[in-house]
Amino acid sequence: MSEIISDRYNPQEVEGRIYNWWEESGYFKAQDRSTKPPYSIILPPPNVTGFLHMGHALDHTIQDVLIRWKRMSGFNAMWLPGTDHAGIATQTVVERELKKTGETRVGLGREKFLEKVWDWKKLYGDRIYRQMRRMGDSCDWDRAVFTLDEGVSKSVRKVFVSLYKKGWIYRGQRLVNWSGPLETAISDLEVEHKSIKGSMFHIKYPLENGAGFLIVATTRPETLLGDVAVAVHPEDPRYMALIGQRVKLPLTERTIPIIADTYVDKEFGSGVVKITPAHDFNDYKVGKRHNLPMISVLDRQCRLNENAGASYKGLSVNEGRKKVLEDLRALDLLEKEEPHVHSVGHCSRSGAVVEPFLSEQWFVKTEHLATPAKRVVESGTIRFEPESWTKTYLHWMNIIEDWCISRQLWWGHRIPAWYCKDCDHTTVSETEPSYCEKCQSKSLEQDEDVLDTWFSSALWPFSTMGWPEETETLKTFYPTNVLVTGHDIIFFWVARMIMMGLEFKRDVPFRQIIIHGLVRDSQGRKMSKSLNNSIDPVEMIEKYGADALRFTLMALTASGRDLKFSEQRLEGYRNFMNKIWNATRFSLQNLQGFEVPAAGVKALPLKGHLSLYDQWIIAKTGEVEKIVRESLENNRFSDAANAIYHFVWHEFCDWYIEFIKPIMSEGKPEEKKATQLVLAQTLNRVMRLLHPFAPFITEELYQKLPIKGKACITDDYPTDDNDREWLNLSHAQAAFEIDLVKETISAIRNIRGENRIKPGEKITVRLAPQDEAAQKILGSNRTAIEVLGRIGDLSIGNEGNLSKCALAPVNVGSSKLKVIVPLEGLVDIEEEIKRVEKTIEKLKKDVLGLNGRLNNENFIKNAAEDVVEADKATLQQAKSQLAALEEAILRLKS
RNA sequence: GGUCUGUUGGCGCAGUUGGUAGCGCGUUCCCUUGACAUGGGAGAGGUCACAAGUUCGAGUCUUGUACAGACCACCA
Repeated sequence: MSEIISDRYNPQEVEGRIYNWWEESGYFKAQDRSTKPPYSIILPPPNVTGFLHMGHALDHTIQDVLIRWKRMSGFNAMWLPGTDHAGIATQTVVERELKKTGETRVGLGREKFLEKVWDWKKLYGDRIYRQMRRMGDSCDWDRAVFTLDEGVSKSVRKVFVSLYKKGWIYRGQRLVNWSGPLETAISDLEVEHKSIKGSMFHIKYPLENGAGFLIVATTRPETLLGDVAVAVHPEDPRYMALIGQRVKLPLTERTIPIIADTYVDKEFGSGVVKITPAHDFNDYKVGKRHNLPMISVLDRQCRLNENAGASYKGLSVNEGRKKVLEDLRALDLLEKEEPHVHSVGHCSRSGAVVEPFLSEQWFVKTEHLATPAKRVVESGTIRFEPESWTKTYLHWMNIIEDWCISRQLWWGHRIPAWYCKDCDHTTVSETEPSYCEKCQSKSLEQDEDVLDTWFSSALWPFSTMGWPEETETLKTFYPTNVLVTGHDIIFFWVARMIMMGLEFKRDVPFRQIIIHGLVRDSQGRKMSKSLNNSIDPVEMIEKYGADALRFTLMALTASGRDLKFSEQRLEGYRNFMNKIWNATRFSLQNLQGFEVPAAGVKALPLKGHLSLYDQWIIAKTGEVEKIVRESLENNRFSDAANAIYHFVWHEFCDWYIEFIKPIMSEGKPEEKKATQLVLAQTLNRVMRLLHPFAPFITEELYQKLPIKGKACITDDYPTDDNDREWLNLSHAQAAFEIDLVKETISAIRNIRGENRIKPGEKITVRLAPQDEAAQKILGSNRTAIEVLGRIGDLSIGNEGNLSKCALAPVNVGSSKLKVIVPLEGLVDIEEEIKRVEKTIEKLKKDVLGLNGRLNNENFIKNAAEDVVEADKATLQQAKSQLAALEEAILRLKS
C-alpha cells in the first residue's frame, strides 16, 4: 500500500507552513464593519523587548482558544495584539547594556539615551511577536499597537489633561516610595513587604532641662538625624507631665519638642516615638497634624545628605546606621538593642529597600474613579472568573490611595506639563504650548518626568482602538468581551482599566475577566532565573510541537488554579497528537478511492446501511461536542480538552476504529461505503472540534480529508445542536447495544489477561444470552467479538457443559448473558479460581452494602423513589452475578 | 491582625442540585496482533486532612481545628 502520510507527526515540518498560509490568507483579520456579531479580546501587552515565557504561553493559549472557537462559531472575532514600553524594565536593561561599553545614561544625556533605547526596541521589538506566531496565536496583526505609538500617546495626553482639568490629577510634595538604585518614585503596588529579622534599638534622648532622659525605641536609628519631635500618648501617666518640654536630639545640636499624639501606642516599646516626617509614612501624618518641619536626610540615591551633618554625609543607609550606633554607644546613649522582626518594603524591580522619600510628584486622585469601578463589579456588569477574586478586587478598591504616576525616568510618556520660568505657572496641555497660559511668557520648561507605565496600560482597551476618535473599531469592538490575565496584575492593571474605561468611555472595558493561575515547575515552585527552573516554551515547541504545548496547558488549567508543568505531561500530549495523526493515517488508507456522494453528506440514503458502530460513533460525537460546548461556555478549558482527549483516544481509536476494521477489509460494498462516509465525516468533525486547542495538526490533517471545506480555521465549529441532521442518523438504542458488545469483549479479555492466555492464542468461547435482546445483539456483532476477543471458535447459544470453564456474567441494562471460556489444557485452573474469587468478594461487599440500605426503613421512607428503585435493580443484578459465579467456582473445583 | 485558596490512590487533578469514589501520568503482568511501541490488552492501588453537627445517607452542606499557599493591612 502506498504511503499516504508518515507514521509520525512531525510538527516542525507543518507549523511554519500552516501559519504562513493562514496569515497570508487573511484568516486572522476581523472586520470593523460586519454583519457577524463582534467578539473581541485585547492581548495584555507584553514588554516590547521581552521574550515569551510559560506564563504568556498559558495566557495566550486561553485567548487563542477563545478567539478560534468564536471565529469558527460565526463571530467577527478580533484579537488585538500589542506591546508595552515597560518603562523601568526596559530602561534598566538598556542601562545595563550601556555599562558594558563604559557609557552611562546620565553621561549620554536624555536625547542620546532615548535613541539607544529605540535602537534596542528596533532590535528586539519583534521577537515576542515571532514567538507568539510559533505558539499559533491568531492575532489580527495589522492592528498591532505599541504603547509609545503616536495614537496611544495622544490618548495618554488627552486623558492626563482631562483629569488635570477636573482636579483629579494634581502635583505636590509628598512622601512617596523611593527606589535608590533606580532613582525614581514607585507606586505602593511596586513595593514588596518582606519580613526581616532586625533589631529594636532603645536610645536615650536627654531632656533639655537635664532631668534625665526619655528612652525612644526605633528600628531606624540613622533617621534620628531627621527627627523633629518625640511623641507620647496624651494620656500616658508616665509622660503626661513632660508634654511641651524639649529633648536634646543626640548627635546633633538641635532640641526637639515632646508632643502628644494618640497615634502612639502606650503598650509598645517605651511608649515614646521619634517623629521623622520625611522618612516614615506615619510620622509624616503626625508631622502634618502638628505642623512640624520636615527634614530629609537622604539624597536621591538614598545616601545621607548634608542635613545629616558633615560626619554622616555620603554614607549609605546601612553605613549611616552603623556609624550612628557607634557614636551613640560612645556617648552612652544606646540603652539596649534587642532582636526584632518587622516588615520592610523592597523595590519589586531592583530588590533594594524602599525608602519613604519627600519629593514633588504627580498623583491621580482615585476617590471618584473608584466608586463606579466598584459598582460595576458589585452589580455583575463585570464578572470575575473564578468569582472569588471579586472580593479581593473590592477590598482593594475600598482602601485605594491616590496613585503616584510620575517616574523619574526617561523612557516613557513624558508628562505633558510645562512650567513657566517667569511666573512659575504650570501649563498642562495635549500639545506643546508655545507660551505660558497665564503670563504669555515663552520661557517654558517641560516636566522632566515620565508617566508610570501602567498609566498608559490603563487606557489600553480604548487607546488601541483609535480613541479619542469615534472610530468604527471602537463602535464595533468596545467593550471587549473578555480579559484574560494573571491575578498578579488585578490592581496594577485590571482595576485601573475599569476606572479609566468608565471615566472616558462611559462603559466597562470588558464584561468578563478570566484570572488564570501561575505556571509552576513540576514540584510546584515558581519558575525563576535564580532557581534556574524556567522552561522555555519555544524550546518545548521545537521539541514537542506547539499543539502539544497548547494542549498540555489547556488540559492542566483548572479554573484559576496554579498549574504544575512537567515535560512528562507534555510528552503525553505529544503522544496524543501522534495518536490523532495515526488514526487519520489509518482512515486515509481506508478512504482511498472514496468519494463524497453527489447528494452530499447528509442527503445520503444512509439509514439502512449504517452499522451499529457508525450510529454509535455519531452519537458519541454529539455527546463530546455537547461537553466541549458547555465547558467552553463556562471557561472550563481542562474539561473541554479532556473530553476531546477521551473521545478521540478511548472511543474513536480504541473502539470505533477497531470495530470497523473487519468492515473495511471484508464488508459488503454498500456497508463499507456507509462506514467510509461516517469515518470521513467524523474525522472532519473531530478536526474542527479540536482545532482551537491544537490548530496546526488539525489544519494539516483537515486538508487531507475527503470531506472538508476551505480551511479548518474558518469552518463551522461543530456542536451538538448545529448539525442535527447528521447526529440524528444515530438511534438511541445504539449506545446500549454497543455497551453490551463492549462489555462482552472486555469480559473475554479479562479472562484472557488474568489467566495469562497469550495474545496470539485463539480461544474457544461460548456466549449464552439470557434474553432475546442479548441474543440478537450478539448475533449481529459476531465478527467484532471474534476479532477483538481473538476467538477461534465462537458459539452463541446454550451454556453447555460448564466443567473446567471460566465464566463471566455480563449485565447491561436489563439484558444479560454469560461468557464461557473452556480452559482445560489452556491454563492453570487455580489462576481462574483466584480470578473468580476476587470478583465474588467484590460482589459480596456490594450486596452487603445494598442490603443494609434497603433494609433501613428510614431509607425507604425518605429517599427518592428512583434512588430506591435503582438500588433494588443493582442488588438484583449483583445477586444473580454472584449466584452464577458461585456455581462456576464449583464447576472449576470439581 | 484580616481576606482568599487548597488538603481525594505514588504524583498531578475531576467529582456543579448530598445516593456506596473517577481521569491522566507512573507502576505490575502479557504482547513488535497490517494506523500508531509517541502503541495494544489485563491488573494493583484511596477509611476523600482531622473533629463535631445536620441527614435515612456527607468527598459533596454547617461549624471548628491542623497544615500548605497567596494577598492585604500594620508593626516606633
